[in-house]
Order: sequence, then structure tokens, then C-alpha cells
Amino acid sequence: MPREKFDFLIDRMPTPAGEMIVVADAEGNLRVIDWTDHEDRMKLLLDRQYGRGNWSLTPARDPGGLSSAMRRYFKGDRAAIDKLPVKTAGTPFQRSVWKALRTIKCGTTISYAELARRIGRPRAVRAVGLANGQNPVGVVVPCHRVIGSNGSLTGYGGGLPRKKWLLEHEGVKT
Amino acid sequence: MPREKFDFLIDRMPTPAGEMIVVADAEGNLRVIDWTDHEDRMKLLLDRQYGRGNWSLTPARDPGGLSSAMRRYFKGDRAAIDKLPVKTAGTPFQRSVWKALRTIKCGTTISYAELARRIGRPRAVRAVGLANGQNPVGVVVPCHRVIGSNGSLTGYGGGLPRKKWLLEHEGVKT
DNA sequence: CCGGCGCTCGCGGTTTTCGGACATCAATGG
DNA sequence: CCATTGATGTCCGAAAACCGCGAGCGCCGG
Repeated sequence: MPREKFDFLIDRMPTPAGEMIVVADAEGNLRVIDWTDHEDRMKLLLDRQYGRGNWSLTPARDPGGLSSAMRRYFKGDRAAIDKLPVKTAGTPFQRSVWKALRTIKCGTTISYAELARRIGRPRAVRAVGLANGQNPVGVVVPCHRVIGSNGSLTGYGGGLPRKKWLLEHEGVKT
Repeated sequence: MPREKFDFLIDRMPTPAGEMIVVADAEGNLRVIDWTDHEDRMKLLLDRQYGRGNWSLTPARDPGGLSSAMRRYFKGDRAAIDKLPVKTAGTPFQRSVWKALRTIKCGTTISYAELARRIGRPRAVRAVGLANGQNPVGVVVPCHRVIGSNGSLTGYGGGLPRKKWLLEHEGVKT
């Protein structure tokens, strides 16, 4: 059921872990962030969240100052992403998962089971993993800080090597 | 996929054909209108169009002057509904049907097949009937002016007697 | 012969239903 | 210690059902 159209701003920027795509709305909220080499998956997510053909991306430079903030994060200012304004669509369940993600402190990790407990659905472990994978705002909403109960990295939409890179960048020893 | 919340204003008013419910948004656009004795169906429509739990109704008196306009219509000023601002959700197909409905002149009727032709989908006859039934803004968006090819009244969400009443009120001889 | 009635079927958009996939985890057994 | 297996919750996509119709056909009675 289409509502209204969404016109977003898109920027690209290099990082030590590969080029990233930054998508923001006119109000300066971060809407989507992903790796250039996963652009197809990103478009699929946009289709699902806003409706097929209901969104468009207009190139822009450093929209909302978000690209700059990301640059600072990758340069070493790891708190630069903590307060960034983020706005997402998604089902109530997904949003509650993503909200809980932002409370995981930099440099720490938790398990999918623990995350499920924190949102009050202790048995929705697998569903939490699924919602994690649908997170449109990687890095900033730190889905990479969730790992398996046995300490293994399990999965990551951008590829496991990047998950490892991010965690080490944040001071977690793997 | 819930987006944002919709808060509407609701009013009730008597008419010669039974009590009506008038729902408007803060800008004075008519969003929904229905008969009190079909309130359940109306809520179902709201759920479908705006998402379950994504809308709320706050009582108000004559929001946007819409109730007054309706009163004038029922009193005999049949042109009172012609220019009222109407806003709806719905799929592209439904919206095209509803848009075409407003071009049917008061006092005349057309068939579902003719309506289908007018929106450029001559064979989507049944789909047009379905969209007609989902029209959230009865009377003002005059779905009652569409009848079967053989002249029978076929159907009406508010009950066939009301369809008959409205048509006669508009000067159609049945 | 003609008109009217009722049945059947095709039609097309939307809604609902259903099956399976999945970034898990704990409990087993080798 | 590793591999296997069930229990589990959510969501997506395909498929089926649903209908505010209409045309075509056969049947029947004037």
C-alpha cells in the first residue's frame, strides 16, 4: 500500500574497510548505510522498507554532515557515531531490535540470546538474528557487536572479514 | 511496514438516511466518511489503509466545516459535495478509480464496465467493483453512481436501500 | 421467433494464507 | 571438541481465494 514518495540523498566515501554508501533524508537523518560492493542488497532492502519504486536517491556531498562523522569514526574517533540521528522503517519487532543494538557499548559484544532477552523476547533468538541481518544502517547501528554464544562471529551482511575488522577497530580482541 | 502515526478528527451527524461519521485530518481534508451502523467495516478500512494501530480518532465538532457541507448536501444543495477536499491512501489502481468517480455528474449513473473503460483498463471490470467497495469516502466520492450494466443496483457498502435513497435524492429515477 | 432469466466462466487487483528460510542455541553423541 | 538435531519466532514471496461484473449460452414461456 504505497503512501508517499521518499527522496533521499546519497554520498559515497572511502574507508579502510572499503567504500561505503551513505544515504540520508532531507532532515539530515541517516537512513541507510552500506558497502559499495553490496549495493544490490541495499536496493533490495530499500524496496522492502519503502516499497518498490517509492524511493529515489539523489547524489549529494556530505549530506547532514554524516559522511564527515563516518570519516571521524574510521579515523579513530569511535564515539563519533554514538549520537548520529538515525531514522528507519521496519516492523515493530525489527525496530525494537535495532534500538537495543545502539545500547551496546563500543568495544563490547553480546550474544544473540542476550539481545533477545534484552528486548523481552528471550526465545526469539533466531528472529533476532534475522532482524539483525535486515539492519539498514550498518556500523552506526552496531549489528556487528552481536556474535554467537560460543564466541564465533557467525554472520555479517557485509562479509565476516569486515565484522572482524570493525570489532578490532573498536578494541575487541578476537 | 508502519511509517508514522495518523491522528484524525471524528464527528457524527444525523442525516435522512441514518447517522454518518465524518473523519478529517488536521488540514481539513476529508479522509473517511461512513454510516454509523457500519462502524466496524470503517475501522477495518482504516486498518488496511493506514496500518493496524497506526491511526487514532479524536472527537471534534464540524472539523474543516465538512459536517456543515454534508448537512447542506442532504438538505438539497447537491453541489455542496463537489469541491470538498478529499485525501485518501490506497493503491495506485484504487486511487485512479476513486478519482474517476468524482467526474460522474450528479443525477447520472454509469456502469462498472464504463468506469473501467474510463480509467483505461477496459477489462478490469471486476477489480473496479472491488475498488469501488473499498472507497473510504462514500457519498462525496460517489461510488453510489455506479450500477450494473443491466441497470440493477448490484451492491453498496452501506446497504442497497441507501444507494437507492441517494440516487433518488440526486434526481435519478430508478 | 423473441425476450428474459439464470447459470457458468473468464476477468484483474487485492488480501489472505501458507511454506520455508534464517547472521541461533542447548542438548546430545561420537 | 566438533557435528548433529530439534525447538523456535519472524518475515518474505508465491499461490490461492475473494469479489459491489459482464458476456455468452441454453432453456423456457409467450
